[in-house]
Amino acid sequence: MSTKITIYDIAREAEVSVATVSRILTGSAPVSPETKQRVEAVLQKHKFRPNKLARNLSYQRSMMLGVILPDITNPYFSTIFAEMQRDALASDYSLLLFNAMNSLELESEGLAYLSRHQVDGLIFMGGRVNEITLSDRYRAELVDFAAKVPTVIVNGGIQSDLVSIVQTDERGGIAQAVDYLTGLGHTQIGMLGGSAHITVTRDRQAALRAALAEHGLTVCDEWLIADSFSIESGEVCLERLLQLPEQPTAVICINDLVALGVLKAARHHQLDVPKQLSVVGFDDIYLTAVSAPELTTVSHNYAALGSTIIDTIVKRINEESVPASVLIDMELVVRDSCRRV
Amino acid sequence: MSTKITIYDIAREAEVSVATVSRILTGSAPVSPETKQRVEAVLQKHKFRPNKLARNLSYQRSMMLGVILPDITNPYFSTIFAEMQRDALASDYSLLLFNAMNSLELESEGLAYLSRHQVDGLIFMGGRVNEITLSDRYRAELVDFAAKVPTVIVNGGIQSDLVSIVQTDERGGIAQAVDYLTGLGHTQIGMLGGSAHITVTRDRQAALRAALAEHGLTVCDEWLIADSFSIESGEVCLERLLQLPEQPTAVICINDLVALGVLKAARHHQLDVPKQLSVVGFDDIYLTAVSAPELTTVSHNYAALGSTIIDTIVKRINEESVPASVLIDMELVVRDSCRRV
DNA sequence: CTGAAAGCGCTTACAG
DNA sequence: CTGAAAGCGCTTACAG
Repeated sequence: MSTKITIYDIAREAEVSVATVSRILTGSAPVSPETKQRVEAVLQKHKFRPNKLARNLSYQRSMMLGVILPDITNPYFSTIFAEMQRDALASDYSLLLFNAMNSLELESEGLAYLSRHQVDGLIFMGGRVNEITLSDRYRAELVDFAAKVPTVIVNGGIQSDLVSIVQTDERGGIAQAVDYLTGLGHTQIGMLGGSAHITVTRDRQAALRAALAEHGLTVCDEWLIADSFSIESGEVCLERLLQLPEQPTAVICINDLVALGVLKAARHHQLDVPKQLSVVGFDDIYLTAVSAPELTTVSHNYAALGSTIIDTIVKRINEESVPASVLIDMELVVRDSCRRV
Repeated sequence: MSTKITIYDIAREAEVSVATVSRILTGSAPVSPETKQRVEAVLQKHKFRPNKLARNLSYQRSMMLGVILPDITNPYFSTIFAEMQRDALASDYSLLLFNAMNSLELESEGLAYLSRHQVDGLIFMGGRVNEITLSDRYRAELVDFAAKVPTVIVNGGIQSDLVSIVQTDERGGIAQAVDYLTGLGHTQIGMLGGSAHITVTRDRQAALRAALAEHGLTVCDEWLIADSFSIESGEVCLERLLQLPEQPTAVICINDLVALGVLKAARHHQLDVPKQLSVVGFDDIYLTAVSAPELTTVSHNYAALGSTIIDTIVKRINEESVPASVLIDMELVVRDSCRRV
């Protein structure tokens, strides 16, 4: 390979010390205009880029933020990742992604991996931080990590003064969906999807109850059908709903994938959405526009979410004070999957 | 923060030299069982993980592979990424992802970014490597990079003996689709989607011609409708197709997103798929099972693709010889979007 | 404003 | 088998 050129080569050629070259590279101290110009010419000539490994070793900072998430093929996570990367780069940080493939065990490997890489901060989404009954080992592992490295949890349920939490205002999002549905005359509203051991399920179901209560309504427990978070799961949930003697006129789904599954199963059963059933999704992944009918859903503000996460972690790294938790507003996006009753 | 513990602390506590600790960590040289045991106890006690920054600086290798791709929210790319990460980790490499947000200009920033990070290899997908008329600057930039760092291009059209190419056998995939459709009695087959300046469009259209020729058929040029690669684009293409005086009985789409858009527009026009039009997708992203009807599509072998990419780049880094290009078979997945005529 | 020197945390010839 | 020392490519007090 081409012989690597270092700051020493630059210094020799520009007839200065490496210290001077370094000062120009970092801008950390004044250098006379003449020598600066001379050195910069050499820098240009060789298209010199300082070795980040060496620089960061010296800084004792890696300038990397670790990201652990359960599934990068899930649009919800990949969209957040893309937003975060944009903002991280703007702050001179790199993102090191570890895709845990929906395995809590692999998350542990991810923590070790990021630890070896000396990440300056950790962003943790999904997986263990959403388990209602989390084993002590898994919990301790994360908290121990957070004791050493500034950590931000996204939409997670782990409480600890060692971590900051950035979350979307799901309660507010559900309330918007309920307001909209009741405005259309619905009084019988269920919630499909999710999993009994995942916090978001519990939280969103509670949010539904609360929102309905605001309208003097109650929810029928049978209409809260949990299973999982996938498209297939949406199909399963609708099947189960259709077994019941009485059915709601509208359902809010735990996420858009489930909603897509519900739409699919509805077609299968010749059940017309929205004529016979109104459906609301959650997340607003970019697929919602494909479905038939197009899905009305509650949208995260992905851009705000991403920038808040990066902002929070960077501040924590710089030991600036940050709130223990930040809430990002959601917004209802009305498309074609609901109608007036 | 907790004071960082280093190899020196371990050495002091175990009463050996840092060299010995290092030898145990790396297994690079024999150490007597007794001292080994003693040191390992200290290592365990502190859960010591060697600082990768320092280690790699010493190795003069970063053990990182850079990945540049146009859009991580696209399931095609995120699925490949996930597969690659699994194999990379197994080979002790880390993946550093740069999401170029569909911008050739940002790809340039990505190259600089990965260069600063001293990646040992580069995996480049989409974007400039698929531009039919690529500006000299963009091309040169990539080739210059490849001259310094082992580079693998995935499904790309750039020719250079400096890079290896790993690609799926798209020609074979299209041929399978055509065989299937002709087997169902179709003789009038079009291709929707893609963009005139992107190589895959040209290549897949050519593959369609060749496959049809095998069956003594020709393609009607009007039925090759390019626009772009998105869901919306699929809608546009079908609209355009429906304007024509004569229409094919089957279409192969440039990718699944386009196919999903075609299905959507077809519903809009009360055009029954597959009764009135058979539709085949390409890529087999995980969404194909959601659509109505479920999409028959040509599938990449993502696992094989991912492992071949990593295998190829690692071999190039180790200066083992690798073929200039490798072809991965595709496979037709039959679902419900086609029917006999 | 500038340079010589030490340090970041590891690894690996070189001796013994 | 083991240790002292140099080196990986930077940055930054410390002097001047």
